[in-house]
Amino acid sequence: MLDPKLIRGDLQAVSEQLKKRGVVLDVVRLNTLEEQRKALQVKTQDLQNERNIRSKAVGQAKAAGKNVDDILKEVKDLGDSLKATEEQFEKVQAELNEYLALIPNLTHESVPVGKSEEDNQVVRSWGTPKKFHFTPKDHVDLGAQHNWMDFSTGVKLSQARFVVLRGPLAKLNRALAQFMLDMHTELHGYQEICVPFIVNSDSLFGTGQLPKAKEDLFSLMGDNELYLIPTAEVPVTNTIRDEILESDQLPMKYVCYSPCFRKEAGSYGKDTRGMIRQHQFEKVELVQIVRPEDSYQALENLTMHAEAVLQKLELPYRVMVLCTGDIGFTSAKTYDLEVWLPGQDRYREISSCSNMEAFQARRMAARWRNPATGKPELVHTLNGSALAIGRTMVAILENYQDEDGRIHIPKALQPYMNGVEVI
RNA sequence: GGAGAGAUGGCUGAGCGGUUUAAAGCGGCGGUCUUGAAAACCGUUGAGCUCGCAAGGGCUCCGGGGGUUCGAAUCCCUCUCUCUCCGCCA
Repeated sequence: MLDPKLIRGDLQAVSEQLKKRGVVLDVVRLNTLEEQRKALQVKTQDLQNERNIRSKAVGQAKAAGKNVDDILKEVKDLGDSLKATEEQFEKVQAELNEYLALIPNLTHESVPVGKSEEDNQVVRSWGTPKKFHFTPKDHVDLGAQHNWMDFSTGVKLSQARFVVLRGPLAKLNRALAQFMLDMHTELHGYQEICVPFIVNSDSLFGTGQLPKAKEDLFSLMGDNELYLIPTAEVPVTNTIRDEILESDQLPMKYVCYSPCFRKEAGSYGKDTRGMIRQHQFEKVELVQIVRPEDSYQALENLTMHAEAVLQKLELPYRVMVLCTGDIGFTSAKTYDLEVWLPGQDRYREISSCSNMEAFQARRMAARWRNPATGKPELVHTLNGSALAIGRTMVAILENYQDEDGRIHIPKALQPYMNGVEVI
C-alpha cells in the first residue's frame, strides 16, 4: 500500500511514477473520493463530539436530580443524523481503501523503465556455460531414465503440474534444502525459522497477495478463510505484523524452508513440460526486516547470499534487474537470478530478490521505534529465494550430466549425499 | 468432538450503564540525592486517524464483528483465540 498522504499530497507525481509500470490511475475518481472522505470524516467527528458532550450532560443532570426529558429528545435526533453520516463515511472510506489496496508499489529510481521481460537488464554474469561434446538432454529425459522423476504418477495422485520424485532425486531434493539452510545460517547470519504452511487472509493481505492475486492461491474448504502459502515470504514476513519492534531487534534475518503452492492461473500452456512450473514446489527463502535507510544495501547483500548458493554449486548464472514493466506488484526493486539450462539452451529464473520498502509494512502495520524520534515508524521488508529447490535440481541435472545420462553431484553437495559423486 | 472458565495499555490487574479523561502496582524513560551505583523520593510514559500555516483541537480503539441505549470496557448476539477437565490422536 502506498502512503495515503503521498497520494493526497501529490497525486500527479504518483500517477506519473505509476505510468512507468504501465498502470493508469483514475485521478479524477481518487480526487473525488478523497474530497468526499474529508468532508464526511470531519462531519462525522463533529457529530460524535457533539453526542459525547450532550450525553455527558444527561449524566450530570441526572446526578443533580433534574428532569432530563428535553435533553434526551434533542440528543435522539442527533443520533439519527450521526448514524447516517457514519454510514456514508464508512462507505466512501471502504471504496477508497479498496482502490488503494490495488495500487502497486512505486519503483526505485535505479529501476530501468521498460514494458516487458524484454527490457530487463543484465547486471552481471558468473561462470561460463559448459560446452558439451554431445547433445545435452533436458531434465525430463534425464529424470525419466530410472523412473526417478515421474510426472504421470503425479497426475494420477493430483493433477497436471505435480511430480513424484524417487530414489536419488528424492534424496537430492532433501540434500539441497539442507545444504542451502546450512549455508545461510552458518555463513550469512540468518536465523532458521519454521512456520505454518497454511495462513489466513490477513497475512496474505499483509504481504500483498490479497486481494489482487487471489486467483493464484489454493484456498481450503471450511468455515475459516485459509490458504496454502504461495511462498514462505507470507508467514515469515507476517511474524512482525501489528508489532512495534525495538531498534536493537533490527535487522531481522530469517531463512525458511517450505513448500509453496501456486495455481499458476496466468500461465496456461507455459512451461508445461518438466519441473519448471509446478503447483507445488519447495524453496528456501530469505527474509529481512530492516531500518529504512539500510534496505538498499540489504537488497545487495541478500542477492549476493542467493548468488553464493549458485557459486558453491558451480552453476553459471546471470543477475537481471527487472524493468518497471516486469517487476512485481509489491516490489520497489527486484533482481532475478537466472541459471543456465543446457537442456533449454537458455537462462531461466531460479531466484527473485526484492526490496518492498514500506509497501508491505504499511499493509501489516509493522513498525520499529526510531530512537531519533521516539516514534513508531514503518520498517522496510525484503525477501528472496535462495533458492527454489526444484529449479536448482533441474539445473544440476542438466549442467552435470554426462554422455551416459548419469549425473555428477557438485562437490559442495556431496557431503549432503553421503559422499556419493555420481548418480 | 463434549463440558466449563476467560480475553482490559509493555506486563500484572481493578472497573460490570453516566466525574474512566481506563484505578493501582510492576517495568521503561527523565530528574533529585550520591564519587559512582543501589535504595528512596519526584516527574513522565499507548496506538491509529483527522482538522489546522502554526499554536492547538477533535475522533476512534478494553480479542474481531454486529446489536440495545441519549450514553457501552460494562448489557445482548456472533465469531476467533486462550486456559482447565473429559474423549480421540501423530
